[in-house]
Amino acid sequence: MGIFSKTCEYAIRSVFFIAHRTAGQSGRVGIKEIAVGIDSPEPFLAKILQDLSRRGIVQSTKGPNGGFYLDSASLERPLSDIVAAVDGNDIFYGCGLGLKQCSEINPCPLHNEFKDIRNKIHLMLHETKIGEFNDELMNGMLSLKK
Amino acid sequence: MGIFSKTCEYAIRSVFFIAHRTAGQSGRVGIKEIAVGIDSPEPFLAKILQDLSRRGIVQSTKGPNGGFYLDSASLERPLSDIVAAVDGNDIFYGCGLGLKQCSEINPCPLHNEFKDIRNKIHLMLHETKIGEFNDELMNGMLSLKK
DNA sequence: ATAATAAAAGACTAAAATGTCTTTTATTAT
DNA sequence: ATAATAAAAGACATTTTAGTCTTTTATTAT
Repeated sequence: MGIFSKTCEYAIRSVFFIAHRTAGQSGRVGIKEIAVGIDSPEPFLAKILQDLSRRGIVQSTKGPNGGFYLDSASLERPLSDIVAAVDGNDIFYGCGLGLKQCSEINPCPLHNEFKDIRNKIHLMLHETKIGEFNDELMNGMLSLKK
Repeated sequence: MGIFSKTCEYAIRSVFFIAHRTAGQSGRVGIKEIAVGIDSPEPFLAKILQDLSRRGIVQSTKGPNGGFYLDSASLERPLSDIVAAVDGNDIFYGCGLGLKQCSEINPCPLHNEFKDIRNKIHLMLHETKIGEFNDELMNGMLSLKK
């Protein structure tokens, strides 16, 4: 188990893929090409992208020349929007030891330590924009494949 | 899903509990009392503690007056030993996007960002010792309950 | 209008994580 | 030695996550 669920890992990788494949050109990219591009099971990814599409994180159109794309607003969104949509906010606000009542006035032993780490994760995901890696992905300096 | 698995959350909380309940007094504490003390399902916790016992992270004896305890060496061990035993090393070394081949020479888009976060988690868990919170747990300043 | 295309939707299966129950084994006090 | 105690072991059950398959709906080109 990593920091994110498998679903969330696929979600982030696919959104990065769609971003760099469609940025500027106002084109679309199909589920098959995305699945190959990020080494993911196609039907599972389809479900994930349907969900992201419903939530407005990615855009899509059906039919010939259809596929997934990102409008300019979506390219500016922070990664934390994807994580929150897929895995929820626990990673940003939840107690590291799973205690519902953990808080400043009723802290678990690792409360402050985890607060620090969660804040760093939140900050990082909030500062990173979906479209930020397009250039490096386009020229092959970054990888989205297993 | 938090940073750790449920199993790992219970493991850490139970070890903290055993630590502060048995430190010094050379006593033992039974599974029932531990389960109540950390709000966990008793049979599930039993399995977890059997595993930690096999691995030498906690000590135990059977029979009357038996139970779980920690020797002085165990009290000095870092929390990272528990996490590594239960959840493995992925949280310390794995790629945030789930890519097996992700590395310095073949990085994912978030490689450096995650390296930073993983290092902080590792450092925190390595610097924190199992027996470190005994006093505060004993006088009720810290909580292990939901 | 029609046929082809591609995502949407939803039912289904598989695997892993979480949780429960029963039996066995080791220890201790009598 | 025996009975009582408490963890160890292992078989089960449930829930959640991950993954698959089939049918429907929307779009486009002809």
